[in-house]
Amino acid sequence: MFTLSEENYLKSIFHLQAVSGKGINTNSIAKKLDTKPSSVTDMIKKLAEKKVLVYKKYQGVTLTNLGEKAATSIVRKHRLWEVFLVDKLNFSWDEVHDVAEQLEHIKSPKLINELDAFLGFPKKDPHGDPIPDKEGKFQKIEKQLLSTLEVNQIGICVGVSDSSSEFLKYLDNNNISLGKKIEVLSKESFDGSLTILINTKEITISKKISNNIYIQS
Amino acid sequence: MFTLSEENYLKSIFHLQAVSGKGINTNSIAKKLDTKPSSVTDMIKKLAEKKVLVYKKYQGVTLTNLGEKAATSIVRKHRLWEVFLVDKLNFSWDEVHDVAEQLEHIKSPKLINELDAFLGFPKKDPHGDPIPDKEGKFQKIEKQLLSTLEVNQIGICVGVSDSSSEFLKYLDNNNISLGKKIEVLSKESFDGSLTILINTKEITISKKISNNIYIQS
DNA sequence: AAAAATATTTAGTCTTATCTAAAAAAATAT
DNA sequence: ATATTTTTTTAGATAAGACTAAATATTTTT
Repeated sequence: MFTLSEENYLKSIFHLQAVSGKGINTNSIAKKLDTKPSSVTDMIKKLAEKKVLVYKKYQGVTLTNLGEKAATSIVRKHRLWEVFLVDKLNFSWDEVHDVAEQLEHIKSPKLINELDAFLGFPKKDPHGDPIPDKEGKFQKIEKQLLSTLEVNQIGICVGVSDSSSEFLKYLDNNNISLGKKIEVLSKESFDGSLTILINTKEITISKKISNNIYIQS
Repeated sequence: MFTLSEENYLKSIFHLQAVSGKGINTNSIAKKLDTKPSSVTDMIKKLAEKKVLVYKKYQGVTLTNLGEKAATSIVRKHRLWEVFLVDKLNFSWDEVHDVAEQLEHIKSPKLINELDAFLGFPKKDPHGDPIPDKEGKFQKIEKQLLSTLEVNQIGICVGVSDSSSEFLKYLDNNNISLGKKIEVLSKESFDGSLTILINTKEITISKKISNNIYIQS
């Protein structure tokens, strides 16, 4: 069993690994967890002793199978709770993250499996991310960043890479949500901003925004 | 805001106070929390500084209004989660306690109020205990211990004073549950054991059992 | 390939919540 | 009213997880 702190490290390393594919360095973990590199080194040693990751001085870490399994279980819990909050308790997608961060640490296999059944075995959370099943399996969703689309191309919004309340509220205000069709009308080469067509309306979004929206084309 | 440990102290003191009515001493808190009296003294000082209880050396503690409010909020969360587990997730009444002990510490006013509504504003938890409302108000349920009934008296089971899985399974095995009619057929003066009629069946229960069952007569 | 910059680790400190052992106070018994 | 027992508190130690500051590796630049 893992402490709350250990679970947060596992989850962060898991997410970093999913993006970069390679060994994860101390600094990036520290940034993700809003902590100091020296604290990360301490915890990494502890987790290495518990066999959930492999650590060699100055070379970052990689999760073992055991570590990936543990991390996946936390992600499963997080995303199932998010579905619960939105589907059953009237939360909006920008309100769920902080509460799910707490709920994901509740320890009870029965609880999470019953919750899964109660929700109808959902495959995706409110932000479009896949929910691992009981065995930890989940489909990697085909997706690309909106910022990679060319002018005149069309995509369907299928996810976001930033789940902060601030960003999600911006999307709400601009009527961008999962399943919406987005057409790139023009692209400003100077700053990478896009003018897009959504709901028959034209809006211009910055590169920072288009870098946090996933689409399927 | 309180730490997990502080919340557990508040809850324990609240429960002890509800039974005894008077100032709660160090030893009884230590016993309830399965910790040492010296640890209790430390924590008590901290909680006194936070104004949730009044403490005078060697004289035990009493919760302030602030402390009672905080404790009631934790009890509300605990009991609502128990209802959720039983009503929605197919938990039996002997399985809910440990999970609710974890869930009661989740911090989100919206979560608990929406959960309350989702469950239909229940008034009692699966063990017959009253659920405080948003404002912390709840009816004290009229009840007495089964052990106080005389021969030939009849009562309805309305609660239990021990929520351990072990005790609740014993009740299940003997078909004792909330709402059941219980008639005292005879009482053994030597050890206080009772022979009772329940579901047209006669069974004999020890004093320890009848001391943990609440009835309404 | 040396210098500079960046990343990582070590050493030592702090806080929270716990513990043991010993001291002090209060309650009980003789 | 004194002795004994019980309860409570104090003092000092420990473990987890974080921090700062300094030391050491590694990487990048020139």
